[in-house]
Amino acid sequence: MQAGFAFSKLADRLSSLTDLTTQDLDLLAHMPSTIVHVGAHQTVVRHHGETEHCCLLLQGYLCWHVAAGQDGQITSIYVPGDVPDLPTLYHPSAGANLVALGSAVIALVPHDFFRELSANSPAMSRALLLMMLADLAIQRNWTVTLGSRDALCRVAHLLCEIRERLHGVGLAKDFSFSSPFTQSDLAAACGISPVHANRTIQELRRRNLLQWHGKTMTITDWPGLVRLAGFDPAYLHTRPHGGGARPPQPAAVSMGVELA
Amino acid sequence: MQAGFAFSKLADRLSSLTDLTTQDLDLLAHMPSTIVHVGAHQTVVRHHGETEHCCLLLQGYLCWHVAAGQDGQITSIYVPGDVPDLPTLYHPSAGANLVALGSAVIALVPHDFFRELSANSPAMSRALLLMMLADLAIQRNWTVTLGSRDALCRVAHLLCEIRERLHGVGLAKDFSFSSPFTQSDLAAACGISPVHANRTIQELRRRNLLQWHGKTMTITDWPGLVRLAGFDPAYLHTRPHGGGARPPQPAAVSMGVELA
DNA sequence: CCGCTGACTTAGCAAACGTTAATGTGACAC
DNA sequence: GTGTCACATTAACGTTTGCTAAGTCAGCGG
Repeated sequence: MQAGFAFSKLADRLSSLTDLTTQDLDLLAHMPSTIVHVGAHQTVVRHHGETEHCCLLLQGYLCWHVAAGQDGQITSIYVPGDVPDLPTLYHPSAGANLVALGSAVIALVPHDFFRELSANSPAMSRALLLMMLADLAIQRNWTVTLGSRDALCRVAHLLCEIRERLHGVGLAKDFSFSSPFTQSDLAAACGISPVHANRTIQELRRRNLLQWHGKTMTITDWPGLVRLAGFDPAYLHTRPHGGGARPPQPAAVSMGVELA
Repeated sequence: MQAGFAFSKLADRLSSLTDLTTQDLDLLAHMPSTIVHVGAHQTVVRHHGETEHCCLLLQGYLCWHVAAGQDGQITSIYVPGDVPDLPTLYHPSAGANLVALGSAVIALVPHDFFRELSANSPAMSRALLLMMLADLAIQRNWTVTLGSRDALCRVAHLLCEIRERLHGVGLAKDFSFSSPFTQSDLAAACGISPVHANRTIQELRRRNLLQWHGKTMTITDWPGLVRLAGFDPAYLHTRPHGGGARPPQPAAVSMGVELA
């Protein structure tokens, strides 16, 4: 975990949402952060107790987990570059636990850094807002999925979303990516029972849509999975900007239509 | 629809989220708006085509409606004082249609007004942000409901939420409120079939939890409905501040911890 | 080598829910 | 009145999914 790693993860993610000048991105260079390694199913942030930090996810997956129903419900899943608890800057209570899916690495960043960041740069302020709005759009989409699709489509759609979001930050280059989830995790995210999640995954395998060995998942028929899921990546709000592996743009001068 | 009505609906809603000075609220007095009456199930904003206005809901209900599954899916419901498409200020595509549930009255407010508002008042900027974050929190809660509760609890929970949000803006004083929804509307919001929605509502009536005659719903056993639904209003982010009918606070000096 | 543990797998049964279709009911126009 | 329309209601039947329980398998520490 070399120095500056946390900085670049966030820079990539914010750049995927809106145009940022190198001047804006340089503001991230001074980001104070504490690196923390988290074990599988370990809770990072409890919904009680306020904190003075946000969690920037560097590696692995995090999720919001609510104790409800039989096995609880996962309401959101996050990939590297995301800051799941950004809203705690403005409103203290999260209403859920932030839990690691598989082992993960996070950077704790003081609230004050983000406050100063958005005070000093309208563009960065806008980018942070867009990150929260992307979260809202994703959450809306989960509502559609849970409300109107059956188990097979739900799981397929979730996997499409994860692959696409990973791709947006330069991971999952081909259709293979780290998948430390348990079947029960998938079940909790899709609102089905663990047993039925098992049936569903087997059906996806039977249709030759994916392979899942150990902690690596490979989507072997992306168009097929997309079709089955009815997946349309537009809601993710990532710009057409292509592969996520591109270096932060050179010295592109943004026209700076800043808002708030 | 007397003059200033639109202004006061928005002022009440924003005041329910955070402390605002009369100076801040006065900025709303100049709000330009076009009043529009909308018929039942009429579409207000299509997810294509960008607009230069936001919709402030003055009377009735609006919802985001996505064409998915058999009868589509409703992803959010809005009550008077809400501005459902506030995010279009920052991101053009809505990804769904904004549809009226029953007849409604809205005020079209130019984007530029909100832009100037948040530029001129950090407190108002924060209030608008909090309104979007409240939306996010509600959306998370819908995810929990759709993912982990059965039909009876889903409908009960939705009704609890609507009553509580109405109460927060001074409507539904006792437990009686306008309910122009069709059973199919409720079904589309709860992710169940219209037929099953009917069965569910009858069960709620049978348990003496509510009455629903014509376009008026009366919750006859609020504690019972809350218990059945597992409803905890904390996620709504409305302050303990009591009834919504209170006049805008006198000249309270906010400590102004403004952020962005 | 053994036992333990967590995760995955499989089967059988029951409950919740969807689908279809027919019927009922009230508002409204003519 | 009578037709029409949208909505509510009811019934019968089929499917999806949840639940329980048992069995398998790989890793891991003794």
